[in-house]
Amino acid sequence: MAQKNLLPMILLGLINIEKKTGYDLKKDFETEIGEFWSVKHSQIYLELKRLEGNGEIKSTTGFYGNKIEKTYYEITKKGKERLDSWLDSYSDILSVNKDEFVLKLYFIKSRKDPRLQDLLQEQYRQRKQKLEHLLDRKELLFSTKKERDDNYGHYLILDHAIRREREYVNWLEEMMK
Amino acid sequence: MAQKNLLPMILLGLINIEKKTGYDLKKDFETEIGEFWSVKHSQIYLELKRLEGNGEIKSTTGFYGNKIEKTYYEITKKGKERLDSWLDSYSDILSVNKDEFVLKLYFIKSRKDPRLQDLLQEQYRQRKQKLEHLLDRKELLFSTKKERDDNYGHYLILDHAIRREREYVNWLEEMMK
DNA sequence: GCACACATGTAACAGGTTACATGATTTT
DNA sequence: AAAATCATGTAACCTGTTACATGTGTGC
Repeated sequence: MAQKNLLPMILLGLINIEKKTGYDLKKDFETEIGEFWSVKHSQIYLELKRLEGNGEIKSTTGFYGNKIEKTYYEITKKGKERLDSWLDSYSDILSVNKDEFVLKLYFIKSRKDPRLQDLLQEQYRQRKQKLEHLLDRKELLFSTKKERDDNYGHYLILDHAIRREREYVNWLEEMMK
Repeated sequence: MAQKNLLPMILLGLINIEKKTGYDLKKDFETEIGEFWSVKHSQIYLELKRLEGNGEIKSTTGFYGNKIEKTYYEITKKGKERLDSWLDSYSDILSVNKDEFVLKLYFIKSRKDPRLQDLLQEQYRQRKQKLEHLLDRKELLFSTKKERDDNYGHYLILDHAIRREREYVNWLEEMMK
């Protein structure tokens, strides 16, 4: 699905912050980055093997603090170059936003269709809930100025997501009137 | 990639409006529906074969007006049932919005990073252009009340896209200040 | 003792993109 | 005559999802 393969960049970007295991990366996708990107653990492990094969990351396996055996990955010079060259590039191409509700709306031609109100109610519930969740996250992560400054990019993204979701909710509210 | 297979629904929905050829459907994706969904012609033809195999559409091949041989598809009772049952369902699950610019922002921790301004400028240019395009479409397709009422769903979608894009542009503008 | 989180993988399959292929008709 | 558009398909490949698979550590 995504036409552009960005997973390698995400993994390099995350590993660049500090060395990580596949499981650490999986966790990142469940919390932080999960707000705007998703991937399954199976795909992470596959991609890590590929990146290591390319020499863009290197691994060290061992028992750290005599617990379970883990494999830590750290970024190499080559990997850092690839990451930087991506961050420097302007090649972004706008992709379409695939939204199932919007799709249904398209096929409901009439504003009197009885299905419209039900769909709207449900979508409103879901979107409102999502907005609440995002606001909670913002409160949790960025309640102080220091927190915002320390992770400016992440703050901006969360702010963006909140604005987008709020606009979505407004749009739905107008439709429901 | 979409985790949910919605292409069959789109094709059924489009064919339900009127009988169409694969090429007609391809054209739909380039104009109307292309604003919020994309697919390649190879995929369309494959999916049409599958839908016909399922008995959800049926085809008639022939020379219409002694030109090129075309294959027209029309929806069957079974296909219409599947379409309706999808339109009636509330199973929408919110998927994450994968946006490359947002991803880069995440990895640029500092607001002083020199790459930030360049990326911003470029993204602003692209988004502004997209917004202009959407406004043109609205003007072209829905300048009269009748046009809006005749295709209410489509109008709502375009309105939504414009709001979303406007919010994106506002967000970028605030960042650039 | 049991459930849950930690930790890492493989295999089968489905969906989507890119490239390959071909040929007719219409427009410049 | 050449180029663009109409019209339909196949094949190779890649990404991502789902399911299968296994084993350890920790908290109740």
